[in-house]
Amino acid sequence: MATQVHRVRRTPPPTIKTLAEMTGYSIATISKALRESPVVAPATRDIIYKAAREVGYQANARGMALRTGKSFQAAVLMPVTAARDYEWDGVEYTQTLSGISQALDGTDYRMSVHVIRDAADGAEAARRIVDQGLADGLIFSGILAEDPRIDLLVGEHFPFVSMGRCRKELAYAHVDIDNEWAAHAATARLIAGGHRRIALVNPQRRLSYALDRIDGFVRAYRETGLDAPLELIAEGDLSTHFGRQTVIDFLQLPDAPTAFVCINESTTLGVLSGLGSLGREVGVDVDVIAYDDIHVSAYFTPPVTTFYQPIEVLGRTLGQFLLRRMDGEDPKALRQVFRPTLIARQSDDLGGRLKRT
Amino acid sequence: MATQVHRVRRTPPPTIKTLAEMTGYSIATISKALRESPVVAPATRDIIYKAAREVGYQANARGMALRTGKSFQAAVLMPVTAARDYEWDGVEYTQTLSGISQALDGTDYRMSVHVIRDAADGAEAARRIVDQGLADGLIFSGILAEDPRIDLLVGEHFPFVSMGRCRKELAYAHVDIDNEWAAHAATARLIAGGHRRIALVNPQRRLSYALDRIDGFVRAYRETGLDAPLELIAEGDLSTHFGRQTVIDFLQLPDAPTAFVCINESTTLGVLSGLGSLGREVGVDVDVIAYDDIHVSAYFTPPVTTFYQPIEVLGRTLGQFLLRRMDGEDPKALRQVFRPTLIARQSDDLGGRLKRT
DNA sequence: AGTCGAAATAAAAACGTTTTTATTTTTCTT
DNA sequence: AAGAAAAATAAAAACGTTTTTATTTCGACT
Repeated sequence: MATQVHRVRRTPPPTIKTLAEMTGYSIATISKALRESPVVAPATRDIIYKAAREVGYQANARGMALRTGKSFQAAVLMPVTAARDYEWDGVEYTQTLSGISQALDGTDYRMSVHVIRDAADGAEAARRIVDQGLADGLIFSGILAEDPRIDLLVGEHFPFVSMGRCRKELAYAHVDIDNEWAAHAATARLIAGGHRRIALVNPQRRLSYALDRIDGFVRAYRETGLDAPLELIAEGDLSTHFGRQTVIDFLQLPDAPTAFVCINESTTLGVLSGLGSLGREVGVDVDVIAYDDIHVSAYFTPPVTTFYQPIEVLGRTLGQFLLRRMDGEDPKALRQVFRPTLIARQSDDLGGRLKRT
Repeated sequence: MATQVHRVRRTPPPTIKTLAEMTGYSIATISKALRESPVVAPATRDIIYKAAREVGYQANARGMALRTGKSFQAAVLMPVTAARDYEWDGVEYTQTLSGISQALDGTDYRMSVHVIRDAADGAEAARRIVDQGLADGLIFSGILAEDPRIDLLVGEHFPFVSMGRCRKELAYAHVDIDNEWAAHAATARLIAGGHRRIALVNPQRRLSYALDRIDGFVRAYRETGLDAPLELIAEGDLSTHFGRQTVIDFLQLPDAPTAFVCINESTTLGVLSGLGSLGREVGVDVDVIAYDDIHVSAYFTPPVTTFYQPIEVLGRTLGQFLLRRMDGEDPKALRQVFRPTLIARQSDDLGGRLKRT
């Protein structure tokens, strides 16, 4: 039933053996020359390089892989929430992948993407990657407060970089956004604008950065001598649906919020959709401050104030750190926490309509 | 400067040699038994399987790869437009990747993602993947009317599945959306609603499906005995910015369009943003029909009528086809064109305000 | 009982590297 | 100029498979 595909191989690709025959040197010398080993004489190195260029020699990755035990793969765990079918979610990951790939460009490493559906799935994937040596390094996000993957990989001394920090004191390479700072800044800004009832649209509490954001939220209130309205912290997946539902739920409370701080662009869109369906207007009835990963917020109607952090830059840093980590560098040196920049597109005091208390 | 990472390998993972020693059979027999070769006696096969389970044997991918010349990688070319920094674009690709990965799940194949910035980049990547044997199969999208990648891969007999069709008559596996049909349906619907000046927000004409959509657009007009307003076909990248700019440009024309047919969700958002900034209202001043890949349109304010095609399903089909193609199946058997389903969220006749001609 | 053929298994080679160990060549020292 | 040390290169082994070829075992048939 299946006709055989037979590739027409014009001529077998050159190997170090080819180069050995061409130059008269042994394959050992060829190998060392190409690896720039200092033991081989510069003159012969040049001869060998010339021969290699001549026939267009490309080291066979499979041969290298078998001998060295390396896979030359940088694995990335890409979360895809199955919560709701085909939700607009996790879309910023293409930017992350693009950034990582940029960092890997020109190296021997390729990027392999492992799709994971939930945290357990992620832990299992990490386990498999380590055990089967599927990759030489790993990048992942969606860090839990107590993330088993970090424990595993630190224990195994497996090179990795996490996008986000867990709540344990461990030495591991990571890149993160300063969520505590940003949540604090957003909340403080709204409080200064006169808001007292501010809702925080937050991810599930087991996610480490959910806690960071709650910390910032609470700190902003505390600094003004107020108690944070913990009942206005909504927890859920990061979907558009969740953002919308949160607005609909919260706005029918007796003491409804007058402002929303959103976790990402996906939920922001949901929040705006919810407001629209209730006939409320941003900047008039309610203020919204959002996170901006991929610059979509600029196109919302009306544009909302955001904390902007191009996620591709995070991706690039992740990739760079992973390369350095795989090269044996101390993870303690590989940490970076980004502070997003505020893009004010609204006054955030309901256009002055709020009576200051 | 770089401290060495030394992994603590508890015990080297079992190989077929381990199993040979355990069972007393030769490694050749072990290999054949595990490959389910009929030459090995069923009794010994069972013994070997039991031993393999006992020590948790996992075939070493690198050994297999070297011997067989296969890489066990399915490569995917992921386009990331560099046109505008950090645009919200190509976001539906996570869904595509998710679908492909689902299809690959449980097979020996892993998914490696190659980020490409433009068409030339893509051709180069394909070349490299074939020449260096970086993967055993390839999936890519953004098909050009005359796509060099398809020519290359067909010529090399390299297994691949394209998301989209080129305009050449070639035997190759592909998955596509029926863009001609959908553009026709959208246009016809608007014409039936009374619209005469309809704008088509389209990708660049060298993209194969741009032509398909123009074909459908023109056919819808022709069927009503009208000439299609070719000057209302906007060509550009698929960015949000492009959608916005198109609206702003077109609406100041003397004979401005009263409806927009959009190419994807990204441009749709731009179109809505442009309308909003001009103070025009969807369903009142202008009608919009869009494509819906990832269900974000449902959250636009107001919701717009869309042609919905869950892109994850396309991805899954791509993956399945690639597996079958790598297994040697005839590409002619591996073709599928999806017709998206209409989700009517607007009346598309400006709420009856259009005077029928 | 001896031979043949089939079935089962074993041995060996190969895939393309890198690395360790061995050998040859060159340079230096006296 | 002989010998030792250093430099350069070669040989061989190894990584874990699969596949081709060789060998053994065993039942069946004359």
